[in-house]
Amino acid sequence: MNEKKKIRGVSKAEWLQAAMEVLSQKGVDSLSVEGLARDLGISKSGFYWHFQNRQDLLVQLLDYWGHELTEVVTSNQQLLELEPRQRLVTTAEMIMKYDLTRYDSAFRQWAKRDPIALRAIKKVNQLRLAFTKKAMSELGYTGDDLEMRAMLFVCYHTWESFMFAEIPAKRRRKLIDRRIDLLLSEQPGDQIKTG
Amino acid sequence: MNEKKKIRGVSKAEWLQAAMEVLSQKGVDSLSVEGLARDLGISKSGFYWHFQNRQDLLVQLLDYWGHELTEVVTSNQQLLELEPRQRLVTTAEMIMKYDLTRYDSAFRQWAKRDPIALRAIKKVNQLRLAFTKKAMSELGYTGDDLEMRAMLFVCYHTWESFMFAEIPAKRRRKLIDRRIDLLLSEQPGDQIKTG
DNA sequence: ATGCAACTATACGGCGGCGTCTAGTTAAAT
DNA sequence: ATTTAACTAGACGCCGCCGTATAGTTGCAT
Repeated sequence: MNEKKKIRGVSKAEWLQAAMEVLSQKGVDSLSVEGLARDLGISKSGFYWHFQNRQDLLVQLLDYWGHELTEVVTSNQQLLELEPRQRLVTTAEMIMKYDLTRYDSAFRQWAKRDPIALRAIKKVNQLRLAFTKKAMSELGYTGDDLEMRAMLFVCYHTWESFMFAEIPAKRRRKLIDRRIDLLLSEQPGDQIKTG
Repeated sequence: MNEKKKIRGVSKAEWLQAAMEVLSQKGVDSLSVEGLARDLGISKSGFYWHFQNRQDLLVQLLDYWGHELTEVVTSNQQLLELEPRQRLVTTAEMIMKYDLTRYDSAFRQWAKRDPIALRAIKKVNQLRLAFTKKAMSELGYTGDDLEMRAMLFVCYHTWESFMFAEIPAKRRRKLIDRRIDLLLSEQPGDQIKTG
């Protein structure tokens, strides 16, 4: 409540916070140390007290992203206890509600040029795919069919808000159930769905 | 007026070509006039003979993208004559074969900060969605169901190669048919599919 | 042969970001 | 009361990029 506590300086967390904001709104290349300092209304000298350099900041944000915005879902115990179908619906709702993919575009762009970012991206992809495949395999999907459905789910939900930003969240939320129904529908031919 | 007389030096087309290469590999912010000149092995002075400035170049690339890589599909007469299902399969194959989405990531990133790019993106989205919805509506899909399926198709195919670059094209190609089957399957509940 | 279109190199001024350095300030811990 | 941790301002030199300016070069058309 009372923020007189902050008599002294800008903390590391505040630099990270400001950086995340820029990252989600403008992308990596718009993220400059001096720009951040301007946003915070101070000089940049403090930055180098907290971080070795710009890259160091980015790596820390990357860690935060992989951990707080991905594992928080894929390792969420409550979520894992839900029925597979409801689990995927709830995941889709959470992604939307908490805007969990807001850094994806920036980090994936960065990964085009930086192997560190690339490794993190691959890990996140892997976590999301594994999470999705687990739910779907519990419903009986296997092999290529499982793979295809999981890729469709993960890819779509990673990019939806970036891709269709002009479509109101309300409208998009309305389509979630229908989409999961489709993604969990049986194939005409050979698929066996237990349940 | 006549621009086909490329006897000597680096033509406008070569600048555009080099720029497209950088754009698809590294993104907008890595695209510099001096960098391009270095790649071409000449000084940058010729650039300003062909283009007013860097922005001018980007806008021309944007035009090229919307026209050559999107309308070439969405307005392709041969494609439109195919059966709706085959049309979508062929579209997916073309996107993969010609890597038609290789600039998407760069331009969409750029659109975060530039209204000119944003307008172009919206138009491209619109073209792709309309194309997809047309095919799907010919199969009898309507309303929210149509919308949801088209969004899924367009979003997935826009980002697949960027998202799953580590998965070999061969493997991804194998899943196309299966995916279209799913996207064109009936819903358990209320959907009527003609044909 | 001469002019022009289509380029080319080189040089310059300005900007903005990076990372370093010096020299403070202040709250809390001892 | 002194020290220390956690900052802060401001200046510096170094880059890389932008766009402009100046002064060529060369092949084709007349």
